[in-house]
Amino acid sequence: MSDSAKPTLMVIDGHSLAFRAFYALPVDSFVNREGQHTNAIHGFISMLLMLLQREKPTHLAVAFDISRFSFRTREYEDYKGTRSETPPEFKGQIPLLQQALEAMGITTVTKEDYEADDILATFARQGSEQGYQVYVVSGDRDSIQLVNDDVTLLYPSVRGVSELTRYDRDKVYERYGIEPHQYPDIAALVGETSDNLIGIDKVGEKTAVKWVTAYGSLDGVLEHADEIKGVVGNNLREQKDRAIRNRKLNRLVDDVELPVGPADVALRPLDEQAVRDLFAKLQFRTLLDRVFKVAGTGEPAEATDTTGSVDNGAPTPPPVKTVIDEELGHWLERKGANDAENGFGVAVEVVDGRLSAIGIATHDDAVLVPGGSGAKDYEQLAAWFASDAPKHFHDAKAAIKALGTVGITVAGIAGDARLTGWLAQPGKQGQPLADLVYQELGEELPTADPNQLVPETEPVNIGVHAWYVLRVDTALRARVDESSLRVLDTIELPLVPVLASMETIGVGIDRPVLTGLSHDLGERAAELAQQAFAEIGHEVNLGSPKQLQEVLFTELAMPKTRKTKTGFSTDAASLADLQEQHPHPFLGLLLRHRDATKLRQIVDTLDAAVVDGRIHTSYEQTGSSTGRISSTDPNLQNIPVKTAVGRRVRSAFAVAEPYTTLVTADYSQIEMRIMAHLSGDPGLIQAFNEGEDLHRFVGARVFGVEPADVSPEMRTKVKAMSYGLAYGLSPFGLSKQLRIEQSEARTLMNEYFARFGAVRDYLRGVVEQAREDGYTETIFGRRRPFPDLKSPNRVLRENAERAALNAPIQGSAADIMKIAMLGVDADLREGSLESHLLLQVHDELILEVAPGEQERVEEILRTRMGAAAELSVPLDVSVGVGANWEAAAH
DNA sequence: CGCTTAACGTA
DNA sequence: CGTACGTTAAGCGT
Repeated sequence: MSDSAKPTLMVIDGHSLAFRAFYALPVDSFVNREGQHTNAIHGFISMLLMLLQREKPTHLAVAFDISRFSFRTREYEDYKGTRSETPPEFKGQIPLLQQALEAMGITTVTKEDYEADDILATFARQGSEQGYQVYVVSGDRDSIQLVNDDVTLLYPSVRGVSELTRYDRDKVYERYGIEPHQYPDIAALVGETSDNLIGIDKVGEKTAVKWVTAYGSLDGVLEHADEIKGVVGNNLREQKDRAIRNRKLNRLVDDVELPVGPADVALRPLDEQAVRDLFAKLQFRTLLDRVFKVAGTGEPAEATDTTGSVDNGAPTPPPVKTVIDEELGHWLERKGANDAENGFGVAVEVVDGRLSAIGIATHDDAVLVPGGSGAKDYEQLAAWFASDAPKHFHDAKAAIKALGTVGITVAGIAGDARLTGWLAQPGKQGQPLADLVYQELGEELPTADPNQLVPETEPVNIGVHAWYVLRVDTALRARVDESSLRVLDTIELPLVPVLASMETIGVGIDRPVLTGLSHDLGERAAELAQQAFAEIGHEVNLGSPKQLQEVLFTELAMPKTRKTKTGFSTDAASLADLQEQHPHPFLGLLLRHRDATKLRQIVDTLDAAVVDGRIHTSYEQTGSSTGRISSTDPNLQNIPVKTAVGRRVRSAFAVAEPYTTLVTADYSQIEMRIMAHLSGDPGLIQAFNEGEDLHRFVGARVFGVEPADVSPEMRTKVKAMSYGLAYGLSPFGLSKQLRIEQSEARTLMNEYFARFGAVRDYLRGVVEQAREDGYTETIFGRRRPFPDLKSPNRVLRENAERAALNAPIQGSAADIMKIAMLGVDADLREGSLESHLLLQVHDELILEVAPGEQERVEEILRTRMGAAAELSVPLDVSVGVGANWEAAAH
């Protein structure tokens, strides 16, 4: 390449890139001990190092805006007027970033009354004229106009700052179908929302490109405006002033008078002490090493290796050897003695549902075992997977299932980075490996993404991933607190194979039941729709809240309901309210139609998910912040149960040959029992120990009557309150739910707390403790952080308070159920029973029972579920048996 | 086609 | 102004 002799000038839009970094990285993970947020700084520097590495600039400058105001805001006062307030966490990061750049010997440039983009434009022109190869790095689309044969734009992709799209002339043409200098003409016609520049109505990118291509430029388009037909032509003639204004504003100024030019910004040696001091203050450990390695000498770093992986100061992945079974045996033997303590990283590659390769790594070595296209010899591999050799995964459940397809069973699950990451930060659910690598190691996980800066990368070797998995899980385990680690090792990791097996087995489905139900519901819905249309005299899409609002509030002039973002609510509660205030047959029909269509939708979704007569849901072990498991594809944890028709859906979940029955086992009132235990309230404990109907017992106390005299109304009220308590229910909420006066709700709550004072004390204490500690903890030590308890924002704070109140209760219940599942599964296996777990619905287990095993299974369930935790109240388990889920209910 | 919103199913 | 989830259709912008 002839360009290789040219010096390379890189100019970066500091503000826009820092802002991208801010949104790409978790705010809460980057806070130094002074409480200063640092995620934007970290992300920016990380990206900068990557750019230094990959593009090897000889000259580098970073431009910043001085303020929101520039000559453009004087020209048009609403310029960028749609920009919302800078997030408070972002504030203060820019000055620190500038200090960091200064310490690193990198020139920062600002200019009063101009934007950073104008500085970039000026540098680009000067650089181009003075014989530099120029890279412009900016998140502002207007920079596209700067591209020419000497100037390339690197534009952050939507996926984050680590991936940059390289716009040269060809790429601009490929993307927009125009020359770079024509871009502002397009933008002027279309408008730019982020700058609050409104374009011509009904003109999008396609139309604008067509016009500009036809007439050469915006001026050309305007000259020929009369020739353009249709509504858009009219719009153009009427609104051409907008386009003219936009064009004036989006023209970048390329002759700003600056104190420095390209020649003045050659890379300089960094100020080692200043970097150390500042990075210490920012608490950037891993970045420090990378900075010294990449920028330390002031020289561009060495050439990268041919695999496309990047040496950015981080450890380089070991070369990966491809081995077949026998060689693998030797390799494992060699590693076994040395690395049993540190463990192995394992990654599996699945293509089109088939196992295509397995990567295994130690901290300094890695191998790849090709997946079999035919029958392969997996002897050594299978023996190793079945052994106790400690293995670390990222998503072990997926690996176990994939390996299971070729007959390999997995033991020695010593870690799962996805789970470790979740226990460390339960609010971040199921983080991808790349995110964890970036977050914990400050490195980029090499991927084969075609949008990568280096285009023609080889597919990334799965052995490399295994190496990252081991490193990242090791780092995570070292960082996470002991309490969470114990939950991980004693509950979560052992649960992985149990869930894998439940998913693989799936639950049997009686399809004719579903088909019949779908048919009935379809007919019912159609009838109801017709009747509803007759009431209002025309057809309407009953599934469209927007169209319903038109009917209800305009045509039928009903009183307005609760506000939503887009208008007024038409949900079931609102419709019920309307029915009272303003009765109309349409309302009832609409509600019944909703019920029918909703149910049909559920039935059809289930039907579509049936494979060979069974549904295999996926359990998301990291799917909640409290410790619960969630279910997806399809969600089997929200199958209807409350209505009679709904329960017919449950009857489709049926036992299949050769099994004889389904058995369900559920905890009764587990959350209330946990509350009794945690609060130590004598009244509540007594209620459970006497084995009486809880709500009757509580109702008697609250209303001051004999248990026998508690009326159904009283019981309903007390029941609603008991359940609501654990959610942070307010008198307002209670009054709304029970449709009673707020004053009555208040009295009810006061009476309740007067009788069960320890409950109130406990709930208050939980929040207080969480505010002090920064987190809540379940009975088994599962933690959940609550930074918002200290937020000055009332809404945020009160939301956090309610969630904190609930977390130990819901979380402890989740722990107990998981422990019970482990016990049940272990007993079934140990007793060599054929019966197996199928489903878990938070406080309920559903199993499929093999012939002759009924009694033993029931015994195991009662024992293991009842003994999952030692509380100050008994854990009551009820068991039901039947041919299907509905029949097995109790 | 992808994203957001309203609505609604479960514990 | 009750916690924790997942899925759907509509509506909108691309």
